[in-house]
Amino acid sequence: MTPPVNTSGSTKERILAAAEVLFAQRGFDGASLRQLTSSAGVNLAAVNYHFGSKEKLVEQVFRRRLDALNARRLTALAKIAGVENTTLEDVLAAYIRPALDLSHDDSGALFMRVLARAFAEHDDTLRQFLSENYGHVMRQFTTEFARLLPQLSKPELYWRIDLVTGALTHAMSGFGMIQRKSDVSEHTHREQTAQHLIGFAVAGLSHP
Amino acid sequence: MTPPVNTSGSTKERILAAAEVLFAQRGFDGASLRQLTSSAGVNLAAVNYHFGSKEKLVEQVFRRRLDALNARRLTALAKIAGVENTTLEDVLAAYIRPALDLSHDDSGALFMRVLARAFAEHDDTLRQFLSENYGHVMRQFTTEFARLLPQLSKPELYWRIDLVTGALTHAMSGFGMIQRKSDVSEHTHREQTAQHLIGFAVAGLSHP
DNA sequence: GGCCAGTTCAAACGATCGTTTGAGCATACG
DNA sequence: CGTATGCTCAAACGATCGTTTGAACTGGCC
Repeated sequence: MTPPVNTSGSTKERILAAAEVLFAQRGFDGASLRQLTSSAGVNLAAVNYHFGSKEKLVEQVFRRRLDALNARRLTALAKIAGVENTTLEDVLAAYIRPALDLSHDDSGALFMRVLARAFAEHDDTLRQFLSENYGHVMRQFTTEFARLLPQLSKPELYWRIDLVTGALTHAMSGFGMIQRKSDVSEHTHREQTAQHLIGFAVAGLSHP
Repeated sequence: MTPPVNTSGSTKERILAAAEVLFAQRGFDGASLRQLTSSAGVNLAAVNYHFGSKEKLVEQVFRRRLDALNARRLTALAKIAGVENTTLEDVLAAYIRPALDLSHDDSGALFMRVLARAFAEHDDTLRQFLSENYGHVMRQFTTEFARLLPQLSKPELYWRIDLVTGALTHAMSGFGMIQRKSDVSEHTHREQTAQHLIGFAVAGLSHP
């Protein structure tokens, strides 16, 4: 009967965990601080005390996941960038697999939906934040794509990367009709997703 | 100094037009009825009088555009479905071009963003409405894709269509970094978008 | 004119939002 | 012990939300 309450970790951590869940479920505006603090088992005023405002809480939710995600992406890319026998599949795997690994635990999977939602909401403040803090990641990957696809003009390459981004966002956020069957393990499903994504993206990027 | 006011058409039409703009700009929750009625130049109570509630207004905004869009998609598909020498490009064109034509006028382009936002918001009510009213359209296209791609298993085909959908939604809603240059006409830009989308989708759907 | 259905209007309603307040509690340090 | 610091709490603040109300206005019809 009592609302679900998370009782582990510090107040700040409980708020961040509950925020990730509720933002994914109801959006940034849709999730109220009263729902959030109630599900986190903390006082209403705790958000403003620890984070200053709801908007700064949103920023922290993003920062916590994206820092780890993009660090792993860049690490994976650094191992293969510029190497002679690197393939398109390798670069795409460096981009996709950290995101799918992140979605291994439940709250990480929810975060991918938060991220996709942020894209969809066209919030200029948030887009600027993403561009400022993580734009260099996309730029490094684009450079590597350009090296492996020298036959494509710059506009052509940008177009194709843009379309791949759409497919990735769509698949990773669980938008589509494809849902994990109950007889397929989470790990298997993730591996299938990665392979479909990479095969699809390679074809879309490199077609004549 | 006065807020922008639309003074043409009936009250209902003014509300629908203003709603499409504001929903695209600020989302369904973000756009308030006071902003909406003010920008439409009608009284605040007019929405509840003519539509019953804000939620029913949202439904009408969708219905008005989607009925026309999907009718044109099915008309285009009927001309080529089952025909022997029909290509994948033809089917994709029947799906994509009506959407791009719709986005010819400004409010139509805004509607594509409304649609993409609805997808992203994971609103179950809205998704059920879309599935109930327009699911048959996607089903007919899927049948035709299956005929033209007999080498693909059903799960494989569904995966690829899902990824194509993601790319289409992304491109048509203007999410991405690709923006129309000022020295490119609207018509030219739309044609380029269609060609990039179709080429990309053909490669993604039919790769070995 | 008198009446009536359709529409518009200003004003208010109750609910919910993010944020602030000030008292109360715990722990650590002199 | 006294007190300072970090944190939590219930309560309230003002603003804004979707919706409802009842009167005022509109045109056509007898």
